[in-house]
Amino acid sequence: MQRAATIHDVAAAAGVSRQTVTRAMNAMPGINVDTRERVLAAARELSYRPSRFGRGLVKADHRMLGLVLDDLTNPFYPQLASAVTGAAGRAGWNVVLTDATHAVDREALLADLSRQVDAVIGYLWLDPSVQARLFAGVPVVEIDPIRRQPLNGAVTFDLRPAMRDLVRHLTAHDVRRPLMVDQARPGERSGRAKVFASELERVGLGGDHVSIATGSTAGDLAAIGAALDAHTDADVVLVYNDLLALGVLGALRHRGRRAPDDVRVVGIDGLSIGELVAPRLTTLALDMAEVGRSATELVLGMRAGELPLTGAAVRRKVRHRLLLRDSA
Amino acid sequence: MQRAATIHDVAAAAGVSRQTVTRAMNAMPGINVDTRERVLAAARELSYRPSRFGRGLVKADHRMLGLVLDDLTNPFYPQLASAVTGAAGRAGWNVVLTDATHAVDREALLADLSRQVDAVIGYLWLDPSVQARLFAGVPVVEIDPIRRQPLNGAVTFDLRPAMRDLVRHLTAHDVRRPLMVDQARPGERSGRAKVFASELERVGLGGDHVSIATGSTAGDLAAIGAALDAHTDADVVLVYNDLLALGVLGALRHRGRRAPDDVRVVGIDGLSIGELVAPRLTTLALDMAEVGRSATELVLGMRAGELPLTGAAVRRKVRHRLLLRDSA
DNA sequence: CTGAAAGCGCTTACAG
DNA sequence: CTGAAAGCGCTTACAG
Repeated sequence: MQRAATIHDVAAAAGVSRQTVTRAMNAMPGINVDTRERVLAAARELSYRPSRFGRGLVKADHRMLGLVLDDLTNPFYPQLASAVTGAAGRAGWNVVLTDATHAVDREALLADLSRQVDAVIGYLWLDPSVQARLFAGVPVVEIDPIRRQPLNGAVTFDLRPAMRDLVRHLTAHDVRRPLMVDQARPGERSGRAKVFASELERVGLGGDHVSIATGSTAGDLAAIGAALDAHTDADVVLVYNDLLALGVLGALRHRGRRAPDDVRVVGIDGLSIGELVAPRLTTLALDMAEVGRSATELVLGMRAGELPLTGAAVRRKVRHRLLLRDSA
Repeated sequence: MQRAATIHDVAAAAGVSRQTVTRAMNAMPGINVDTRERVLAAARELSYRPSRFGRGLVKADHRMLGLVLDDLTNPFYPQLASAVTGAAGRAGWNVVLTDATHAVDREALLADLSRQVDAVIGYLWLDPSVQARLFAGVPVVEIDPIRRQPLNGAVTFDLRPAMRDLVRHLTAHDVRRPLMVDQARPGERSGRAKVFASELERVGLGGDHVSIATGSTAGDLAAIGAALDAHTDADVVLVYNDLLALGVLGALRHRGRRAPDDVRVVGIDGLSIGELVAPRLTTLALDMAEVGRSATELVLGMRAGELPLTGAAVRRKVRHRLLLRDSA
């Protein structure tokens, strides 16, 4: 690759000083029209683009946001990405997208990211000590963090009110045998499953629980089928997320059972795709635009020095809400 | 926001020269262990992070890739994003994601992007003259470009072989009345619709055509319903993309008609979500991993000077293929 | 309207 | 093992 033209080359080609090149390139006032044209022509001729490094060194406002997501093939994350890039873009920020799912060395990947950006939003899933080391001095807003006391900023989700509404809705329709199709490590339960269980218990209901070890779509589908076959008495299935819930709807249909008549099906997330299928998916929905907006506001406020980098002032809570469509 | 610590601050705090700070921060050899520890401690204390601008000015290998997509809420684009970030990440590149859908000033957005990155992949949809101006000297690979002679690099899609396979499959099953549910400007037909029509014609079949003006999901669904009601005699529906095809499946089900028995349904794209629904969606599928890999290889080769920035050497073609699942 | 000087924060040779 | 000098490509005052 041949050396890229610098301001010096353009200045020489146009027979002016570098300062004048700056004036022309940045459309600054106080420059002769002819001179400007001559400079711009030279720049065009040389395919000159000002180095972002030279400029960045001397300009103060850097606006590169790192967004760390987990799996772009689950539409949940793109919806978040869309919300964040939208909110960030309106503030003049660019977004570096990092899908950390398949990273061989997640820590190295995020360390590299932390050097490239001025603020970070996303799913970090790091040990606190590692996080502190990698992102020292960097505004960070975690989405749905694992730990109760997040190290930095955080947008947390509050599933309980919507879950309570759901259980109320279900009991009003005489549901007796709930099944949770979960996604968790063997022997464990997700936070979502726990909230469901506790809300069921509150109204005197029990319920079954199976966990899908997500690896491949085919594997998930097989596991979903097995779970449904093992629990044919379930009258409602709450699924860990909307994507798997679509799989449950498909598996039921494949078995000649219909939602909501034979069994009710409820997802979690609120993906817009749930609107497209039939029956339309009832779900505990998150307003992703709100999540993206909140996270962006927080992290930009932290970056601007208007908010601290840590503590209660940089936490926001977003509630799921029960979105009754057709499947339950 | 308080001024961030620089190499100078760390040097002063540790009582060494800036050069020694560089050695410690970059784990370079030839530095006393105690000195290094002292420097790193000072850096930690000051939350020092080396400026990417200072470093970028003096280091040669810049690896920031701009990815321009159109609408992250259609899973097609995230699948592409996932493929590109994966391929780029393996080469040590970071990806700046730009969702240009809702940009007030698309040209300004892309002009800004072109200053932030070292190479560009994506859906530009610019006039050639504008593209030439904005991306002069920047390696660019367009995905599925509109014009036949793309200005720079390009990964084009070839739908025809898969379409021919589809029509063969359909005629083998005695299909007589095809309907294309298209997405195009009023009075026009998409390239996809044209290929379908010409392949139908080749076997002596005609077909109906309706266009969905996509604006909102609700509007699309209403339009799809109206289209199906107006063409109840159709025995196969080819849909512009998988996302809308899911809507067609839902609308059919809503009307008590079943795929593939009552009417066959075929999408285009090959989204993995088509695997989850029932019936699983038959589609003309694109190998997105291949698309992402090809585009990334091209653009990095261009950047490295191994490939020209324009011409036939920087074009790749990716073929759709008929993916027979359950809906047709 | 134009240019010479200084400096942004780093790293790369080069001395010691 | 450590530091003084030079320079990367820009922009910001400041002179003229």
